[in-house]
Amino acid sequence: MELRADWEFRGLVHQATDPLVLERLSAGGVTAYIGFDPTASSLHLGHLLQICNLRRLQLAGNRPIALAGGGTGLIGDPSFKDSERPLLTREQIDENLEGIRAQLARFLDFSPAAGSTQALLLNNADWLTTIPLTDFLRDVGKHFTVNQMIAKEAVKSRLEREDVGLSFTEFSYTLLQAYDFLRLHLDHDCTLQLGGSDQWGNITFGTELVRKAAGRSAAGLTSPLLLRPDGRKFGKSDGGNERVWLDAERTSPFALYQFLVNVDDVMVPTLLRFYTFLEHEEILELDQRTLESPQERAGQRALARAVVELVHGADALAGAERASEALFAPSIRDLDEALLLQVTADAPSSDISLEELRDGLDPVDLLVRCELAGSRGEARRFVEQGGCYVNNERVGSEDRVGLGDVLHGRYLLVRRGRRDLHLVVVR
RNA sequence: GGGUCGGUGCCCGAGCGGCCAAUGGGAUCUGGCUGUAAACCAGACGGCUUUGCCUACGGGGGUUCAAAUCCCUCCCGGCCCA
Repeated sequence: MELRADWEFRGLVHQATDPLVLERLSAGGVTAYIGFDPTASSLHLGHLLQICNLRRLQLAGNRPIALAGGGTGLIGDPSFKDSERPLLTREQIDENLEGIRAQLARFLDFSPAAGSTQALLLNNADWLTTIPLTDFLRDVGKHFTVNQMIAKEAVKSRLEREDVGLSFTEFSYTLLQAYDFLRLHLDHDCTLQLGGSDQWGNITFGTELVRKAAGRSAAGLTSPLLLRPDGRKFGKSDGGNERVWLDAERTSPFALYQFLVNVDDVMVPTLLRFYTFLEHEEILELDQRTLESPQERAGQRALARAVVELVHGADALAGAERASEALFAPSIRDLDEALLLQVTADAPSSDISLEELRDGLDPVDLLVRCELAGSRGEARRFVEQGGCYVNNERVGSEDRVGLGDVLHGRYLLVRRGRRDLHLVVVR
């Protein structure tokens, strides 16, 4: 399948600086880059689209460059942000870069065997922290007017707001990113920058700088922003504010699987196109099944399978699937020990002594000790509201959890609410 | 530097000496319904040894029997002027 047709089918293109960009990518041999800001030590689901795009273009015979923003991260991108960002320290950024570097390696082929399509991972700190200020202002700043910079949609709200401002530091961010493009163009013959649609302004500044400073033409391509039906950004955990991370330590494979299985029906077609490498035919079939019998959630399951396997591998996927099946089974008491451990492999766990359990444990204490409740008051609330379960059976405030509840001689499966699990091991 | 307005719980935002752990909205959480959903309904939403106590309304100090509310000072932000 040719890249252009594939990307058009998947709806991956939001805006392009010129209509021939996709043609060139289809033909192969293009060097393209995407920047990743090191604001955390892990990438999250929102980044995955861009990562997949890099992967797609590499598979089509192009060279992807993942640019870690070690330098731009020192400044902070104000695009469509409604408040000034706190500055990160160099130490934080270096730490974050380490995490991101490791993750990217799973999606792109960095081996020399890839030849002309071998992926590169670069850090813009290498040039942004060493260029003299006066050189930068003369060579980069001179090509842009403040007039066009303040006209950018990405900073508009910040300029109009009365309660927050826009520091000069963040205001100048776009020039740094433009300079990145110029450097990559000069050093690596990079002619294309990709990004989310919120990056359009930054990208066009880059293509303009390449044109003005190098006299060469460069292109930009953005992908649509993923929005939930209610208009909010996609990628925060079940309506919560917690991001869904690609790091198994932060978001377990099971949690990622669950997040995707629970995705809204109307988002399924889009997500299948953005986040999977499934055949078009299969995607169309899943669209149909989601529409006709949504209760099966065939689309969500296929999506969850594809993404968890892509991000964490086949073994992690098997564990997540098994855990999901078992967790929603009516009784967990029949589960054999091996499967029980599979189910809880991703859940946090703690120990308890036989003595403590002998006299029976107050469910409120149990929740607190499992860290399923932040305070006793909160724990009491959960129990009173019927949100505390032991071995999938609801426990009330009058109940005591004791030796009779122990599974296989040593386990207690504690659950708070719909899906927060904790395994207690008796010793 | 001057003037002026503002800084309240996760967010927005009321309150402007006691009745304030603080109206309201949003978010979140729990339960019901359901498709492990959406919508909807109900409840919760600082902490604790819970008829009470402690900690909180940018920081510090003060006035008062009593302050988020008044005064002083410092810090931070917006706008206008220089």
